[in-house]
Amino acid sequence: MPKTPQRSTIADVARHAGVSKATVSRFLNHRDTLLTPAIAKRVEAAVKELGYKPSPMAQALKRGRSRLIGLVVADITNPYSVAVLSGAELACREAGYLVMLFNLGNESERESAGIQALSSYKVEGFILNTMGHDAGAVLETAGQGRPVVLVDRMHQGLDVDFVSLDNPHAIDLCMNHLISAGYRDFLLVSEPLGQVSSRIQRARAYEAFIQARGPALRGDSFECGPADEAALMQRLQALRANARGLPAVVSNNAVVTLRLIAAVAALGWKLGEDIGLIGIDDAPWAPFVGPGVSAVSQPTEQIGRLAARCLLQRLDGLTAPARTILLPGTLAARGSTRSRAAAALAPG
Amino acid sequence: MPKTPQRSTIADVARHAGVSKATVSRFLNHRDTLLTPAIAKRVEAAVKELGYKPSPMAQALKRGRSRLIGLVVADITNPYSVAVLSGAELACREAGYLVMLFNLGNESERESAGIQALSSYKVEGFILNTMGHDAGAVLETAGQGRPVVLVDRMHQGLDVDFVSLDNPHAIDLCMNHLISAGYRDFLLVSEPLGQVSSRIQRARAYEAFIQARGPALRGDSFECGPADEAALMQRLQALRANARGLPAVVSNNAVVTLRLIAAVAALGWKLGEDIGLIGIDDAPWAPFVGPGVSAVSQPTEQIGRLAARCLLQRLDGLTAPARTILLPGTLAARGSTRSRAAAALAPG
DNA sequence: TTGTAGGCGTTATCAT
DNA sequence: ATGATAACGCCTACAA
Repeated sequence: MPKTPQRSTIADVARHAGVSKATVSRFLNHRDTLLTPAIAKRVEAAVKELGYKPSPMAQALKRGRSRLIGLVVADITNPYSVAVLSGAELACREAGYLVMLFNLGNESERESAGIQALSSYKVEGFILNTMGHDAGAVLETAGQGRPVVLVDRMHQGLDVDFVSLDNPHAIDLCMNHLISAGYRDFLLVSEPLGQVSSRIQRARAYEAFIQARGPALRGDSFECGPADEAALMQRLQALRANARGLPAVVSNNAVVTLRLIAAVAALGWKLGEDIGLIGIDDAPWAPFVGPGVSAVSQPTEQIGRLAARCLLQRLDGLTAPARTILLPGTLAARGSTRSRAAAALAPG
Repeated sequence: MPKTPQRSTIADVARHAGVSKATVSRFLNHRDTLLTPAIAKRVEAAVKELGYKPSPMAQALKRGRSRLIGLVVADITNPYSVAVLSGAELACREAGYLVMLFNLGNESERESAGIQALSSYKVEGFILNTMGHDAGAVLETAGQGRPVVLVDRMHQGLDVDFVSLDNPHAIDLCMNHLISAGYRDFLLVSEPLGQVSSRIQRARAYEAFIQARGPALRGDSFECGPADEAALMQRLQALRANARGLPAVVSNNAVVTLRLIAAVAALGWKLGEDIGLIGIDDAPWAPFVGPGVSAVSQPTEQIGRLAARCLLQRLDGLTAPARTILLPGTLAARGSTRSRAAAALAPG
């Protein structure tokens, strides 16, 4: 049984090299400070020989900074969160930071707990994709004035960097596509809007679009929770019954898209034939469900990378006013919105 | 602009309560040690008033333990990893631990870096779902004798707790189902086996099954990397050309299943009609792709929970010999393996 | 029962 | 250019 090989400390290195701890520390941190070459060599050798690695915790304690970035995601189960996470993680890693993850599991009450936990580990900044429960208040107290960047979800009264899909543009992409495919009757299905800014923005953009086109378009909306399958099916039936041609459903995100796909299947309908469907959030399986599910795809990794980059800039001392970075989505038109609506309507 | 409200320290509390730091510390950690009620009250009040929260980093530095669990996942992009992660995270949280995540992004070289990074933050234990590059060696050195539990992937010479799907059973589930649906010609498609024990085990179980049934069955295998679409399509065509009826493909995991679905689509084939398909790993979209994709579903959250539980027991001092926990998968038979093979073969 | 003091592993401020 | 030394926030002998 190998004795637990105690990690060597800076003191060990100092002893081994016959210098003081301070010298070792300087060699490590302030390479610029000129050390006598001979000493430098000795220290370097000792470091290598002992396999010395500084203790991040001790450094954090001393410096008040930890080389840690705190990332709070609303729901790690949502592929969107994961994609953002991996983008952010990569960017942080490249800059020498480690990401500490806190998953809310969609429980907004845990939001402040998450921020506080992360904060207590002295994370140097926060990337937040949260529920909007009370992040603002908590950050005032626990944030310690550390930089914050919001992803996908904005919070009122929190004047910080914000990175997100350009939601109105994404909705326009959906709607213009649907209209040019001949659809005239719509239903927007969202998860319960709550305080979630992205959901709200999409709903607003949708309503604005419908309004702007006058009575030629009919647009309704529905908030669909995880247990609302029955209600959802009823809404879909009503939509189809009252439509003047083939109606289309617009889905607020991938989770809802899947619910819609299930509902349509349960009704025995076929996508693109009995109903149109397009969603925000593309997914790797989308091309293969039915005739292919149309979607507006988000540049998720890029969102994550940019969020991290914003944060890193702040950590580098950038003091510019809060920035808002909106990234365009891209349309992937597939069979679920093929131009049958036009045919069905085919006027004289 | 609110002054950054410095977190209050134990010294602040002591001063506020008019006692020594030691007393505060005792009040916090050793509630059993009898304190004069009057003093206890004063300390309690001070703690509350100042909103004092101990600094986990300082505690970790002093105690050598951090209330942190290190979790290394091979690829956070794989839903399997996420599911395990969320199960483990929940169990850890309930026990008062925070999970620190390290994502390898499928780069096995980063495995040791991950373990070391986590270790330097003094995580109290490791949950590893890694590539099998050199985790063993690294743990000897960096693991500091802290408990480890392996998930899904075993490592030679690492005698620790192991939680996983029962792979042979899962393969038997697949194969028996296929056979009773009339299939006789098979292809197993895996990601490159490498050192990954689960992939290897599944491949072995598959081969064993084929062998055991004698020449009535024909079974081939193929290792398919991310860029092997063309080769994959060729293999599928060869499979179909040489088969005596409808052949079936068995997919090693969800990632491969998606690749197979794409290949089948590119060939213009229909699942369950031109080829059978069943995969290990179920997915929420599986019922809606083509006629539904058959799968053996893993109890992923449970795997994560159990892994965490094993670890927590070890942290509680359990010294039992290394355990192996194998969980059964469950078959979800769908259209992609419907019993057409039998019909096609229909002998006299 | 409570306080004093030392140290966990670093870094930074002084001297030297 | 280098070396003592004092923190960082906390815990724990040991002393009182």
